[in-house]
Amino acid sequence: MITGSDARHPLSGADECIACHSRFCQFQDPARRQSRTDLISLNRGDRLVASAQACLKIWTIIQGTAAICRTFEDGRRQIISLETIGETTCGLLAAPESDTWLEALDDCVICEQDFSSYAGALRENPSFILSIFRVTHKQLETASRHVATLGRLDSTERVILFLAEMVVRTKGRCVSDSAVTLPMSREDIADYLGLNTETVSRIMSRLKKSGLVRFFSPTEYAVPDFAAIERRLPVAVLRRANSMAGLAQAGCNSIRETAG
Amino acid sequence: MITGSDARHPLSGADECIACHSRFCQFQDPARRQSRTDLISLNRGDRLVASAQACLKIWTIIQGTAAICRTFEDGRRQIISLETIGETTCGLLAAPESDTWLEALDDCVICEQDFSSYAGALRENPSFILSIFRVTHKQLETASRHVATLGRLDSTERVILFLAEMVVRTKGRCVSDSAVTLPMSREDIADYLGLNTETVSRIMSRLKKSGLVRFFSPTEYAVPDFAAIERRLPVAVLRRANSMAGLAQAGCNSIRETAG
DNA sequence: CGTCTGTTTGAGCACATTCAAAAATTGTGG
DNA sequence: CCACAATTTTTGAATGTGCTCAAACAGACG
Repeated sequence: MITGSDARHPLSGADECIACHSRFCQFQDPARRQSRTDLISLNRGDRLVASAQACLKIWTIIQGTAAICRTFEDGRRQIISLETIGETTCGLLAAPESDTWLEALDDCVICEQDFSSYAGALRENPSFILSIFRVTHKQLETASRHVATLGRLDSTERVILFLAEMVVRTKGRCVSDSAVTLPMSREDIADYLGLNTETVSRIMSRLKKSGLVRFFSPTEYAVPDFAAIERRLPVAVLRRANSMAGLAQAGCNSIRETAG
Repeated sequence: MITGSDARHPLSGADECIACHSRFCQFQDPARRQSRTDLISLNRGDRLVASAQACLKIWTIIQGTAAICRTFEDGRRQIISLETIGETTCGLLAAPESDTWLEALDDCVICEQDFSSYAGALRENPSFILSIFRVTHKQLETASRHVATLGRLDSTERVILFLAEMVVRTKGRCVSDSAVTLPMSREDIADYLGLNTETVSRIMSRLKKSGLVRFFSPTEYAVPDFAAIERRLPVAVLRRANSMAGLAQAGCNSIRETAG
């Protein structure tokens, strides 16, 4: 059970969730009872399908790491975004027949809030709509960056960026010496970065030899010198993460701020 | 002047726009006067910066083709999405310091609706928020697909997909014999597809030789057999486009439908 | 201890890029 | 309307990156 009060979470500021007693997953819901709420346990590989019916289901990750996935008809898989503890998503990427789903990359606990029965009333509720707007908007910002990453960074830059972002994501900020645990396989990383498994592995071996990254096991690593990592990238990872957090917290302008 | 009444446009159903007399750019605005509206002419290469201040500016393309662009610090450029006549976007991709902007790929006319002065009131207006939600949601769906395209399709597939989508985009549906005009240079196409100029040109030459695509000039082409094109791709372009249109028109579920 | 799964490493190949130059197109001024 | 300049597109040759196929290695689990 998570009881923290992460003020940067876009949906924070409410009571405890009635299912998981977390403040992470209390979706903006003034009446506090306009949703059916459940806890869902997923094993690695399990999926939640983002169908038209799921559009009004809000999923918040309570434990573990999940991914929004997409496939082509021949089975090629691409991970669109990673969702970790405290992050919120929903069935929004949901053209009826699109091959999109939420997949657990390791064992997950997810809080599902189903607003379907209250759709009519919620359409008239500005703070509810503002909340799903903010979820969607953050996903758009993330997806937009990922487009640029896949379109314009080479394989080494993608892997370095990934490792750097996982440091920032787990620490909240850069702490150079303590270890980060990767919650996903090399294949998942490859599917996220638009590479293949062997390439990811090869690049990580090279980074290890170069000393830029220290690996304790295939899934545990540390970054001795974060600035050195950033010098290898054409983006300032840390600054960008802070601006995202600030954006979620204060709202970058008036429309994004949560009503009272 | 555009006077058509394209029911599939997400913001349709309103009066004529007071600036351009189009029904395309009438953003959901029940009071009808809560925005300052202007027509903006852009020459090829001109930019509208998507800053924090621009978040409440809604841009609808009246003429021409524009792109949402992003750059890295070393100048590498990636086009995130293309916006053509009737499509709506805004400064939403707008972390304060992010290098994101809207750029005219050819000469454009854009209708700008500035809601900044009415932000307070509009936050309480569910149908306004629902409208910006729908704009953002559609952009998310598009960006998500583009991630999969860049991550998992090879260069030939990307170019074929691009040409096929430009057919669908300009026709509304597939009409095999009449010509499509590309509104952008090879470099722009390359920046959109995460390739380089020469590669795009080479692939198009190969497609021309193979007979899959008929080029009348560098910017004019036709697709003699759309089904043959689709057989080269792991996605059904036409079906997907129809589902997008349906999604925008009817709403894929209750929350997406526009309030009366 | 053996099996299964996931990771690493190697060799060879294909694809996309880089650098360079030619060809085609567009725009301008006479 | 033509000639010339500037830009864009196309083509070529060589290089390098990332992929495929294959095998070895490591760790988890029965």
